[in-house]
This record gives sequence, C-alpha cells and structure tokens, in this order.
Amino acid sequence: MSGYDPTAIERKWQQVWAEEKTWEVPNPGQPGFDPDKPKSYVLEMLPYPSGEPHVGHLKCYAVGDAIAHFRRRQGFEVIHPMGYDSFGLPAENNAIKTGEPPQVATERSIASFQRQFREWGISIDWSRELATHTPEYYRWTQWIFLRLFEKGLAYRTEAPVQWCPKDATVLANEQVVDGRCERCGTEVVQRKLWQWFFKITDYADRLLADFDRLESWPENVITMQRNWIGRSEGAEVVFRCEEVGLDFPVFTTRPDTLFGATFFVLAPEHPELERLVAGTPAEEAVREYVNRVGRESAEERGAEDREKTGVPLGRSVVNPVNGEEIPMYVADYVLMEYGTGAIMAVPGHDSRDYEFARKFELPIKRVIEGEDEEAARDEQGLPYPGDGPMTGSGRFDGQGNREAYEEIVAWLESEGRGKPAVNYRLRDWLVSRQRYWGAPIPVVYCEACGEDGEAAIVPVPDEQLPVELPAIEDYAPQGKSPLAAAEEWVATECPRCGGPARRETDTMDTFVDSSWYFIRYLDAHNGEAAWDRAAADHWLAVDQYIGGVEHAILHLMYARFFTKALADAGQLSVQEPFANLFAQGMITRDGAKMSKSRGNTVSPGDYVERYGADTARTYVCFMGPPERGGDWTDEGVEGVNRFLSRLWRLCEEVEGRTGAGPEPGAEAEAEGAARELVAKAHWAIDKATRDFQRGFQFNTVISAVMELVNDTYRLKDGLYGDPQGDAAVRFATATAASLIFPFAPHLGSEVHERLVGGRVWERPWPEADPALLSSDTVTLIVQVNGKLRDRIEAPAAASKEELLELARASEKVGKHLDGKEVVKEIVVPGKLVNLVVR
RNA sequence: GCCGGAGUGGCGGAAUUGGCAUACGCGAUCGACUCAAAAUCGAUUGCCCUUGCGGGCUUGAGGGUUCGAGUCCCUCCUCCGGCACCA
Repeated sequence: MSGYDPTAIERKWQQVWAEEKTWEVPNPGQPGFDPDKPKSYVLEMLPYPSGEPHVGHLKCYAVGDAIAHFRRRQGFEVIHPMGYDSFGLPAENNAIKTGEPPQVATERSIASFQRQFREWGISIDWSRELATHTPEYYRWTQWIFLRLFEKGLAYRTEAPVQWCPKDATVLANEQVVDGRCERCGTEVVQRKLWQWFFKITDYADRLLADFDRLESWPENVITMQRNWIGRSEGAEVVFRCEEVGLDFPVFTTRPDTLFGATFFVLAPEHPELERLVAGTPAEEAVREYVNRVGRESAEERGAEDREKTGVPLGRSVVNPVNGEEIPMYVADYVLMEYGTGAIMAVPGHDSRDYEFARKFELPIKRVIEGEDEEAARDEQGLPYPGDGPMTGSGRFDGQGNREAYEEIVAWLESEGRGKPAVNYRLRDWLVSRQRYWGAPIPVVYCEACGEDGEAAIVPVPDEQLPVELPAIEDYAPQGKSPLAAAEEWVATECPRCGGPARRETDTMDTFVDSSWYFIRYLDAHNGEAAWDRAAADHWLAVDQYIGGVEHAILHLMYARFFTKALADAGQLSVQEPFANLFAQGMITRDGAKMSKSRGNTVSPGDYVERYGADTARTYVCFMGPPERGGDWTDEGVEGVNRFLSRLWRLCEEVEGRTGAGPEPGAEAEAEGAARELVAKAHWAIDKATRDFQRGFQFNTVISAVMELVNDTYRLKDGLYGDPQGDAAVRFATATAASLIFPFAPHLGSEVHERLVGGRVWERPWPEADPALLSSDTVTLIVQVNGKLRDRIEAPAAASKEELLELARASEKVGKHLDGKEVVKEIVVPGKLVNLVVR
C-alpha cells in the first residue's frame, strides 16, 4: 500500500481542469448558456500583486473556492473569476529604488500569483482574467471617470489636502491613519492644492439607506461605514457680526442649548478670518496663531489630551435667540472640514467648549437642568450633556429640552435665522495622485478654450481612450507627478479646438481601479464597451463577496458609490454591488501579526510543496470559524495532513478489498453495523450541508467528515467480506471524499473517481436520507433535580408514561429517589426525563 | 469617551429551539507493531475527592428567571477591533 502522495494527485487534476477549462462559464447569448439555471456570483477580493502570495491570500481563496464548489454542486451556474489590482505605490516605490520599471515587477508578481492559484487548485474561470494596469482595462476606468465628469460627480478644486512628504503625494482622508500616511507611516501635513474629487457626499444618504438592500453583511462592517459617513441631524443657525456686516452660519446638533452660547469660534482656516481682523489690534496675534497651527501635523493637532488654544478676534457676533453679543475667537479645536468651520460655543453643555471657557475665563451658563434635583442644584455638574427642563432660555423655560428642540428650530426658521440641517463626517473622495503608476486622468487643459486667462478643462473624447501611460526614466516624485517630465506626452492637441493643450499629469487613486473590476469580469475582453449590459444584468449583484475586514470602509464604500453612480448614469440595473459579504479574520503566528521584520511569516508555497495544496487549504478552513482568524501552527497542519492521509489509505484499502465494487445503492438495504456506518455517512451529509448553508462554519463541516472517516476505520474490519458491509464501507469512504471536495478538491476528485467513477464536481451535492437520520431507539437522559443520573436506550416512539417508567426503573436513578418525594415530573419525549424530588 | 465583537479543558475550538458541556483537531500518557526509531493502529486524557464503586465541582465574576442556563435577563470585570476635539 503506497502512502499519500499529494504531488501526483494534485498535478493530475490541475491538468484536467486546465485542459478542459472546467470552470469557464458562458454569458447570456453564448454557446452553452442555460437561461433556466440559477446563477451565483462568488467573488474574492482581487489580490494586489506585490511579491508572492501570503497566507491571507490562501485563506481568502480557499474559503471562496469552497463556497463556489458547494454552490456548483447545488445546481448553480457559478461565476468565479480572478484578476489583479496591479496599479499602485509598492511597484512604483520599487521602481524608484531599483530603476526597474513598475510593469516588470508587477507582471513578475502576477505570474507568481497565477502559478500559485493553479497549484492551489482554485476553480477560476481564467477566460475572464484581468489586470487593472493594462490599457485594455484602464481605458474603461478612464471612460467611467468621464461619465462621472459629465454628471458633475468628478470635479477639480483647490482644497486643503493631506500630503505625505515621503511619498510626495496627496492622500485620501481614508488613507490617513492617526495623522500618518497609511502606507509609509510618515506624518501627514496639510497643503492647499488643485485636486480632483469624486462627489461621494452626494450619495451619503443613499449609502446609509441602502444598507437595507443588503442580504447579509457583517454588522460591524455596516457600523464602521455608518460611523464613517457620520450623519448628524441638527440645525444651521446664523450669527451676525454687525461690525463687518457678515453672517456666520454654524451647524449644531443642539439648538436647544442656543441660549447657553457664550462665545463663538472660527477654525484657523476659515476664509473670513482675514477680513475680520485686518487692520485691528488683534491682527498680529491671529496671524501668528494661524501660522503656528498650519505648521502642525494632523496628528499633533488631533491629539487627545491636548490643551485648548486660541486667540480672541476682538469682534463679536449676535446670538439670534436673545440678541446677546458674544465674543469671537479663533481656535484649532474647530475644524474647517466639518460643518461650516465655525461653532457657537456652549460651555455649560459641551465638554470642549467648557475646557476652552475655563482656560480663557469665559462665562459658563447652564440652560438645561439635570433630571434629578441633586444634579440641578450642583453648580459643578457642568458641563451637563444630558436632558432636562430648560432654564435661562426665555419663553422656553420649564419645557423639556427635547420638546423645545423642534420649536426653537421652527422659530429660527420663521425669523430667517436658521433651518433644519444635516451634516456628514464623510468628505468627497480625493482621487488624484501625483504619481506615475496609475491610470492617467483623461482630461487636457486648453488655454484657448478657457476664459479669463484660466485654462479650460477639456475631457478626452471616448474614442481617443485610453490615454496611455508614457514610458519614463525617472519615477521619483518631485512634488508633482513624474508624468510632468514626459514633455512630449504632456504637450497635446485640444480635442475641442485643435490648438495646443497640456495633459493632466495626475493619475487616479488605485481604489478607483478596484471600484468596478467586478463588473468588468462579466465581459472582460469587450473592446467596444466597458461591459455588455445583458451580461452585467445577468450576473450582478455579486452573491457572495469575500475579503479582509481591512477593506470594510474604503474599497467597499467606493464600490458601492460607483455602482450607484453607474446605475444613475443608466449603465447598471443594481443599486448595491455585493449582496452578501464575508469578512475573513487574520491568521497570526505565535499570537502576532505576520511580518517580515518579526520573522514569523508563513509562505503558503512551502507548505503546499511539503504537504500538498489540499492540506494547506483544508487547514486554513479548519483552524476555526474563518471570520475569526487564528494562529497558524505546524502541528495543526500535520493534523489535517494526517486526516487526509487516513482518507487516502482508506480509499486504497477499500478499492482493494471490495473488488469491483458492489451495486450502487446497495448500502441502503444495510443492517447492523453496516447500517450504523451508512447512517453515520448520512449524518455527515446532513451536518455538512446545514453548516454550509448556515454560513461559513467550515471547521465543523470538516470535523463531521473526520468523524465519518474515524467511524469507518472503527467499523470496516467487521464489515469487509459481506456484500452489504462492502457496500457500506465503500459508500462511507466515497461520501467522505464527496464532502471534503470543496476544501480538498484534488483528493476528493481522486477518491471519488476510484470508488465511484466520474467527476465528483459534476455530481450533485449529496442529500441525506431522512429515514437514515433517525433511529428506532434514542438515548434517554434521566435527570434528578436537573442533574444527569442515567442514560437509557429507549424506543424512540415510547410514550411519556413508558419513559417515566423506564426512568424510575433505573438503579442509578433509584438511589437518588430513596426516601424522597417526587414533586414534579418533566418529560421531553425522545429526549429526557427530569424528576424533581424533595 | 462612543460604537461593535469576544471570554468554554494544557491549546485551537464544538454545542442547531433553554434539555447529555467539552464534538473534531492539537498536545500529553500508555499499549501494539519494530532489533530500534519514525510512521501507523488502539486505549486514556476538564478539575477535585476516592484503592475501587462512586461522589462533588466546572463555560470571565456576582445575582436573577426556570424542573433545567454556555445559551435568556440584570450588574460588573477583562481582552480584541473600529471611530474619536465631527459641534
């Protein structure tokens, strides 16, 4: 008997799948398309091809592939494509360091991913493969940009932006983590630059409302997105500065505290600041303060325990509710990016305003009493954030603040001094990057078409796409895109007037590329359009999306925004791209995140070589619930390998000992131990099927198959030789192969072929026979006062009275009833008897 | 601070509707095979008391509901993740 040699088995089946193009599926209208077959779009997030695949990739694709295989065998036409998110900084930084063009490193990495995906045996429809850095792909990224531009959803403006000095590029807010560049960790500084934005804020409400359209997303991902969008309801209230004749609107969520406003604060970046202090004694100090703040990093400014700073402006505004004049300040705790960049400060009921008031000795006024007497009398109970009756608020005194809220807003509105308002934390998506390795933004600037000396933005016509990246020598950014140095490329002809024009030299954020790739898969080689509408309508939405939780906000929200914008532009019929989302947990080693510097990385390739892909795949699915992550151990890998070896050896033995094989279906007639084994197989089918359908309980699916294999080992020697016994062992082994196939497709295919014949993936997923799931007897649990005292084999159909009689007859139970009175009898038929004694 | 999630053997974890806690795997111990080792096969393995039979305890802590709670309710503790001067 030979040992389990995964190399030979895996090579054999990988060859079959490659030659027969097993996992390719047709689009509507193509040969072989079956309109009656339900579709399922199973998609894992496409990899970023940098270096070699790591364990996170293995897990993601092993999990997705298990789902794809299960759905195929459940009768779905499964589309399961693959591609590469191949633009972006790592390849470009490598180019700067080594001089090697980014294409070269990128394509080398792609080749490595392709090879490993095949070696892992992932069931990919290779006919739909794409890479976002190819002109065939980014031509359509540019095309989408132009559609957004037409709709006013892509615009260029001068704005203070987050700038990473090391990468010498602008970052999206989402790419700034704790005031540092997400990629390189350098402290981010603010700069004012002309940049391209996508108007995602137009979709804030729909992005929130349409969570209702999703079938199943992890709650925490929805919460993270909801927090990120950060919708607040409140009011806009106008404060007027009579001295300079300017109105200052503020956003507040607490119009009920308006009577408690005792000062007014502008953000250091506020555009009217200059005008307010020009030529006044405050001018010097204000300018100094603003400059100081401007030099600070986002991290310094955002620090938690930072003391409040600010400078008085020597001006005042009028509180519209009571006519009081309150002094104006500039302070960096007010952010220009949120609301109007100005606030009314209510130190009695806001902790930040309170801190500022204490430091600058400003009046603190209570306008809402505490709910209980104690708090109301306590002068030190400020700032008070809670609810209660209003005080010091004119005609609203005595009313509950919640009730007064609407009334105050309505009153302000009738006076023309305010209105209900909604604010979002979400800001527009900054998409331009001063980098080389990205899709060029397809516009040109034409002086002749412009006005007032300003060049006009002229979109490149669709038929001139793609605007291809020129080859360049020096990839290092110099504060502007390296593309600016490609003078021959930059100088072009205006598509509108035919005169000289200059190309936009910024490229697009790579998140733009990955915001629509799942649509391109559906029609990946279309040279006439981004996609065929019928193909997109057929396959979308993605039925199951799988990926790391690190994309919970960025990628997923951008893709949702793109889908909605493209639907609005008449290009798609769905509002949400991903009906079901699964976020996998991270695999650690020695309890820590894997990193090269820590030296605890796991190379999937090494394990595949040593134990085979089936072992590696099954192991990552067996470690624990896949959403939770887990710690990689070599012992664990060996345990799974041992299990697969056991299945393999069982197959070889069964093949030899049960001859050509009993008649299929013969196992249904089995009795005794043979019936026990057949019943166990049906139990495993039932358990595996239910756990698959429940979600991603792969660890328990695999453990059920392990139990089946264990029982087969336990019973087989007593069954060989008898026709029923042979059939039972053969059936049990083949069933184990069939059930493990989604995780270990090579071994599953091989064992199935040897014992049953044919291709296991062409067989429907097995169905459990209900008759074999139940048995004539059950184990009756007998408790006394809720404590287990005996287990008795009882007829499944026994009546309550019969069960009670059986329970009382037990010697073990009797001991605990001795000399006591039974006051209550609980009987759950088919399960348990509980006798309550006193 | 706010919002999520999780606490079960030596370890990863299981427990479907409130009904056998600890499935499956790892590790460990013992046995078979072997000259020996590895591999393999088999047995044992929550904790405490007991020679044994057996008994008691046990799902982060404390309380509650119930005949019965890992599961439901209340209070608290710890850990992980996200957001955070967002008015």
